[in-house]
Formats: sequence, C-alpha cells, structure tokens
Amino acid sequence: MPRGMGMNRHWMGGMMDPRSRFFAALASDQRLKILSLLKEGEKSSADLNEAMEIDSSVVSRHLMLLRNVGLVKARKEGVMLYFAVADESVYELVKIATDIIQKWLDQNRDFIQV
Amino acid sequence: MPRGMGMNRHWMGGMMDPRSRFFAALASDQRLKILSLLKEGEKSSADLNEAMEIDSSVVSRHLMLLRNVGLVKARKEGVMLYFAVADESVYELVKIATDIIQKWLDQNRDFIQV
DNA sequence: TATATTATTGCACAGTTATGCAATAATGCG
DNA sequence: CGCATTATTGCATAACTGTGCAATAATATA
Repeated sequence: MPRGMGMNRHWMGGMMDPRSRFFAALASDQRLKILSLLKEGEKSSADLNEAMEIDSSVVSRHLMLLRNVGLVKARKEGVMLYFAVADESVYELVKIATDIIQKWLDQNRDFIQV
Repeated sequence: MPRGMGMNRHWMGGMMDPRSRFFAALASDQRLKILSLLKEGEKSSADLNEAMEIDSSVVSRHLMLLRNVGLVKARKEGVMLYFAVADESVYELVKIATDIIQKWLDQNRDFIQV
C-alpha cells in the first residue's frame, strides 16, 4: 500500500463543519471583492462582470458559491439577475477579521525592518 | 497553446488580500477544532495531539499555519510548547459566522422536507 | 414560436492543500 | 557532552480549487 494511504484523507463523507465551508467561501480575493462591491448595494451581473477582471463564467461560479453558503441572494428581473448580500452582518465579520490582522501586523512591525 | 492558459491563473504575485489568507486559515474542520480546544485556555502540544485524531506532524502544520496568520501564539516551557489563542475576538468572529449560517439554515428549512 | 441574450455547465489544466510516514532538527536535562 | 524527547520538514499522494474557453441551457421578449 502506498504511503500516506490512511483512511482519513480529508474526505469527511459530507459530515464537515458547515463553518469551514462558510469560511472557505470568504477565503478568496475575488469573492471578497464581490462582497465589497455588493456593499454599495444590489448589483447586476453585468455590473459585477465589468468590475471583476475575470471571465464571466468564473464570476458566475463565485456567485453560486456565495449563494450556496447563504452570503448572497439573487433576484431575477426580466432577463437580468441582480445580486445582493443576504446578511449584512458579514461586513461586521470582515471588520473583525481586518482588525485582528491589523493588530497582528502592528505587533510584528518591529521585525519587518529589513 | 493549451486551453485555459491565460496570463492570470491565480498567482497574484504575492499581492493577495491578507484577509483571504486569514479566512483560509479558518476554512478547516481541524483548525476550527483546535481553536475550539484553545477556547478553554492554553493547551500543550501533547493535549492537542491527543484531542485531535490526526498525525502529530499534521497538528504541527495546522498550528504553524494558525500562528502565521496571527490567530495562535506559542510559549515554550522546558521541552514543551504551549499554545493559546492570540486574539480572543476570533471567537466573536466565529459566533457571527455561526449565526449567519444558522439563520440561513432556518430560512431554508422548509425546502428540506424530503 | 423563434430569436437573442444571459447564465450555467463541461472540460482541461495547473496550482494548492491535507495527510501520513519517515527522517531530521532542535533542545532541555542528566 | 550525549541522550531522550519534542517539533519540524521532506516526500508522495490524492483531493480540491480557480481559471478560461467553448458548448449548452434557460428564458424573456419581439
């Protein structure tokens, strides 16, 4: 049997903590950028596709992922989709994260004196 | 040139948003479990290795990752390392995440009636 | 209903991550 | 110093992720 072939190789059979899925949704520059854009209010796919500099299919996938964890909701009007943040408290969460990072960077500033 | 060979294949040249690294650190069942264990207070590597059911080298890597994003700090005493949460507000952050998820699950409960 | 527009999915590929085992490094303590 | 204990790193492997392009699906509207 090849090395590293134990039984528990990160496939938890669907029993994973939903919070890790949730945080994974935030662990992406592109998706953070989408959330940042949506902070100004509802945006159409066209708006988002223009602002993001990646293929529209990729934007679509990011939006789907954000919808699947309950961070973004979609509304259909005519032929267009409009997206909005589903729960504004995600911005509070991002703020706490930013503060933690900032505090840590401040503490370690002394060591960065190259 | 093979397909999908555009110039921008997710290597941002080190210029990625530190917040996505931070959230990635939280996007792991194992690491959330470590943080949960540390909520009770400082823990030795031995404690953590026993509580986690994965190889100690893997625990070591998870702890290193958590240290690298400023979530966990280590203290050496004798031959042992003791770990603690570096910033308690991470629990506030986890609580907000949990609330968002819970609210979303509640909203969608109706659709799950299999 | 037919068409044009918009969204999603299939596919291929490269980069990243999690894991276990084994080897190595680090170091406190006798 | 030498040994024992603890932590880290190298390596191999499998799974997962992000991306772009092309094809397909969905559907509003003429």
